[in-house]
Amino acid sequence: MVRQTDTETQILEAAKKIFVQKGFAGARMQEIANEAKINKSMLHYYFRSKELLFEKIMTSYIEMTAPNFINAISGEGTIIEKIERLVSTHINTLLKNPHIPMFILHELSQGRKNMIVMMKQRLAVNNTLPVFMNQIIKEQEEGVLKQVLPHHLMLTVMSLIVFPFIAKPIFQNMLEIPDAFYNQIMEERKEIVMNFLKDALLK
Amino acid sequence: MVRQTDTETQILEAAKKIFVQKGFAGARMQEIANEAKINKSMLHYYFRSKELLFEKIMTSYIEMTAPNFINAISGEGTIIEKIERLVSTHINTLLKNPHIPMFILHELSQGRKNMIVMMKQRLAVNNTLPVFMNQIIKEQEEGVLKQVLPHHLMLTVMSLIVFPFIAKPIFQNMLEIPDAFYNQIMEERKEIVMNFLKDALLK
DNA sequence: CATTTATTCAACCAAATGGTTGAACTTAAT
DNA sequence: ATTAAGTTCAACCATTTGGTTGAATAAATG
Repeated sequence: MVRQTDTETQILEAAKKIFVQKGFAGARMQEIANEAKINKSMLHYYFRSKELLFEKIMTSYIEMTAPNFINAISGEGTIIEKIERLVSTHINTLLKNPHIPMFILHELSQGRKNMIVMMKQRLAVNNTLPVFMNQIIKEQEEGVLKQVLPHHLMLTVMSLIVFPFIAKPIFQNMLEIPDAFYNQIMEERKEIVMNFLKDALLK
Repeated sequence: MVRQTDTETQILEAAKKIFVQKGFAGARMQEIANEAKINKSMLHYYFRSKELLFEKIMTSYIEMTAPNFINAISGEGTIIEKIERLVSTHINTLLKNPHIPMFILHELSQGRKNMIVMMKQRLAVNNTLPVFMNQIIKEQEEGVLKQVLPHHLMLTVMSLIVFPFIAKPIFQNMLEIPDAFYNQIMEERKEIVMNFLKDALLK
């Protein structure tokens, strides 16, 4: 009984797809079962309930994303170098999983407190965030960076990285951009965002 | 027979609240009825179906937001002045209706094509968007603005305005910001975003 | 006043949905 | 081979959900 069944991973893959596509409320257990090509009762056999299956998925996404942050903004380097890492690795991750931000943010805005708590814990490793914030303040005092409240800086950086993926359906239609081209724009964006940030942050 | 019933507006208010809070899939007709303090069959009497009621709400939000754009980016003024109007009026609107962006973007990412089409139509008045894009190019050629593809510029501006409202649940928890203070940050943001944008866009 | 029209509701209904059960079948260990 | 544990499924079940009906009441109109 070692093989950690194929079925289990099939279910998880199917559940990811459906949950991410439709959200918790919109997802149907039957649809997940169909997608996984198994019987509906299998879902309950492996994961007891919709809620628990959902949490497994959500958790796996949080655990997939959190290291990106931590690795990017902790360790060696100036703030700008760290932001550079963050922009580049995060956009890369999102290019592979463009629907995750909407999924996570939508569910969090439904008030899933336990998920928010989990995210906080994952990012709390090594005091990563406060250390980063302090480095911002230090570099501002040294005159490297312009004086902006650190949380505004964080908001700005994350906005530029994440929002284009969330707003893809509108932008793509408004600006009449073909599907393939949108990915290319996101690719370009790594550099554009960095140029923008350097102009706006560096003194 | 004139008074365009009180009940009707009560229902619409309730529906707004519940749909915005839970999304289409998560909203329950019974809950809307409770919120409106009327019987469930009233909902169907006035709006036939969940789908139609939902579309009414969605439409009203689109019609509430679109003029913001059009007024801001059309008419007199340089690109920077227009962006200034856009940032200021849009953040003001969102301060009053912080949940609308998540609502609209989530539903659009569920593939509600008719809604996307409607948005496009609303913004198509007077060729607003193409005219604005051309003005960007013109000012770039004149050497006022830095050379960035117009759609990147648009993406950037909208990201900075909208994302902080969408990501509020995470940020507020991550950065441990009390509720009242978050609104203040959004208020500050009008100026901060403009400073960012001027630094990054102007030559 | 009488008749039409609009408004409100309790009681229903059919379909969908999350979840359960129990039997059958595989696989692995004793 | 026998037992135990893991895996699969068809058939069910209770509840929820969007939606309907028909009767009762209120309002307006001729």
